[in-house]
Amino acid sequence: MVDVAQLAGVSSITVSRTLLTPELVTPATRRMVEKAIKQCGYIPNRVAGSLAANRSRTVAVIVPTISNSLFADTVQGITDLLEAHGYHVFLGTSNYDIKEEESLVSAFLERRADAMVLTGISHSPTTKKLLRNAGIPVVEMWNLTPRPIDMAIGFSNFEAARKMTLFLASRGYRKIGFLGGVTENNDRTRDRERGYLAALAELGIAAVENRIVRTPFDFPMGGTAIAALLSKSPSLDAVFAASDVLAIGAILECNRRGWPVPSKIAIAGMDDSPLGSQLSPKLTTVRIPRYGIGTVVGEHLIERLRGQASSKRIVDLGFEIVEREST
Amino acid sequence: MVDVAQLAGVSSITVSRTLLTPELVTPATRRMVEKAIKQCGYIPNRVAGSLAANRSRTVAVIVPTISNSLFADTVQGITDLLEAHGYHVFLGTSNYDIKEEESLVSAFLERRADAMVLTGISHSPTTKKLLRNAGIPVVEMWNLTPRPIDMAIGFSNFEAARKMTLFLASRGYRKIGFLGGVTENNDRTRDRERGYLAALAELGIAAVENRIVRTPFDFPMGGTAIAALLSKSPSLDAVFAASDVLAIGAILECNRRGWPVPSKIAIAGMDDSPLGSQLSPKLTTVRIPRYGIGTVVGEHLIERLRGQASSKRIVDLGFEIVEREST
DNA sequence: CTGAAAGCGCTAACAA
DNA sequence: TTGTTAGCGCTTTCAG
Repeated sequence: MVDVAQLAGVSSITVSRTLLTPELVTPATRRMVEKAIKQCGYIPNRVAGSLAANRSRTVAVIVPTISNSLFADTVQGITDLLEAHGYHVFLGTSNYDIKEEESLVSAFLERRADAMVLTGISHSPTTKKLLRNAGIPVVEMWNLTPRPIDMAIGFSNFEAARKMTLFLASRGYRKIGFLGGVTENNDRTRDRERGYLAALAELGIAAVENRIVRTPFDFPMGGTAIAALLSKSPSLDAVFAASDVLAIGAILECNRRGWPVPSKIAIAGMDDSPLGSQLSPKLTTVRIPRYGIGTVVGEHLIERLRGQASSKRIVDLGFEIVEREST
Repeated sequence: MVDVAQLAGVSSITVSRTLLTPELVTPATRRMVEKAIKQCGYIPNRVAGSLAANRSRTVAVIVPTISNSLFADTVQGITDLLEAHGYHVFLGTSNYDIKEEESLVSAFLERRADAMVLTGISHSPTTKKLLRNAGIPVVEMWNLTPRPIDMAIGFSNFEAARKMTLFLASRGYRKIGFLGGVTENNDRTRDRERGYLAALAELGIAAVENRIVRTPFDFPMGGTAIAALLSKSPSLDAVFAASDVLAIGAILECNRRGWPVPSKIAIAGMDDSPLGSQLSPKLTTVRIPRYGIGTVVGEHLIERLRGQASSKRIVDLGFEIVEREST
């Protein structure tokens, strides 16, 4: 920067200003500086800048995994928005492990991320403490809670599952099975199961443990699980899968076995995977703003990082039941 | 750090050493320092460390998009490997635009990433120049080239497409259509199309323009495209799709229309999407080490960042034809 | 094995 | 509008 300044015949702070706040520099000087920058092939050192300004223009995003189009879409939304504002994203994957999440949080705090985005609302006590003390904006996304660390942006997984179960009942289904996920340390999956159970209770239908199967989210498991469910409970008339991955795997398995969907068994999913509308039969599901969660998270973060008090601590982006052919 | 040092009764450099090179500190002093760190709730400032050491322990990864399980799996592989070695990942998405890629490269160079990972081998001249001058390890992944900027790690998209086309011919198909992607600034897609054409030439089959359709990669486009292809060229006996997304969309469309696959039309894909093995009929495809590309990229980077001269500049991870039911 | 001194390359705060 | 001064919080280098 000193070299550039000398070449342009100004002081180094003027170089700094033409880079950060060009509107504070006379157009003429600005042009000289810009010319000098090009001539030197000068690449500013933002780590020095971050140290001096105590601001890294960096946001850390921690998701359980990126090999899952749900979170991938959201991460895309966050990066699209933040990059447009000069921020860059540190990506970390916790592998659904709150201890891994905790060590990522530490690492990103050490790197002085200006803000942090976590997935879900269950975190280790240390994670919460670190984040509350950090004094930076924190977003918990993909679920809601009345007491976020700082902000919560997403939708109610509980309500979404509850509404879908009620929707199935409204279509006449009574023996409704549940294809759930692994609930340990996964509040989204846990709340979806709770929503299903709450709906059954409202409907006066007794919950039956052998109408429930829990399994990791992947296509083959959807197939295995529906076969298991129907062999345990042959009289089931519908199955609500807590994720489209499972629902699609289940439909494909039914197709292979020649079980007609929905006449033998109705199947509904959740997340609105792009594939669901292409299948035969087309999948009934819950639409969720996967990409939109990312952009809204980004917007709120930018607002907060600009020093504006955020309008809301809890942002409910909602969901929508999409009825198609599989129910 | 000074506070921690005072509390432990040592100088601050000793605190630094117990953090970075604990083996150079007597166990007794080390324990005192560690106790003091806990007591203070001290969070080291790695941006100061990066500035002083001229090393950020940060790697930038630029992919066209993360909303695509191919690159998402690779990014997962890279982060898994790098996080295990104390490195963290800056993620950028270029949206298949070499100008966006260029500005991300600049930005990450300003942030002093210790290494850079790009997708593919076509980049702007400025991108190449910046990277060559940067003096950091650079990986171009997902394709091969005899003249990488620094390292190329992936497989030959050309050979993969060529071999699949030859494979289809070996199964007796002669009128082979091609469902390709958008080739502009996308060397992977372009090389897949070149591989298809090269195979036809070897087979002595004339390439026919109306046996080719190019379209963005998504499920619905696969369906649209196969319908278009078969209406333009009703006598086609096979279609090679340059990506499983397209192939799956095509199979689902055939299923909807009641066109039997492969007896009316054979369909082969590429990338080995997890869904391909669940469909009816199961998809013939080219298996590619999506996650493995990421871990190998990570391994080579770590090696280089440790100062070892990397064993190889070009790493061919290969591919494998997987014959299933759709051909 | 531990410490003192110097400085990494910027920007904040204040002054002109 | 531009410049001066003083650090930001570490690690390097060299010394003991």
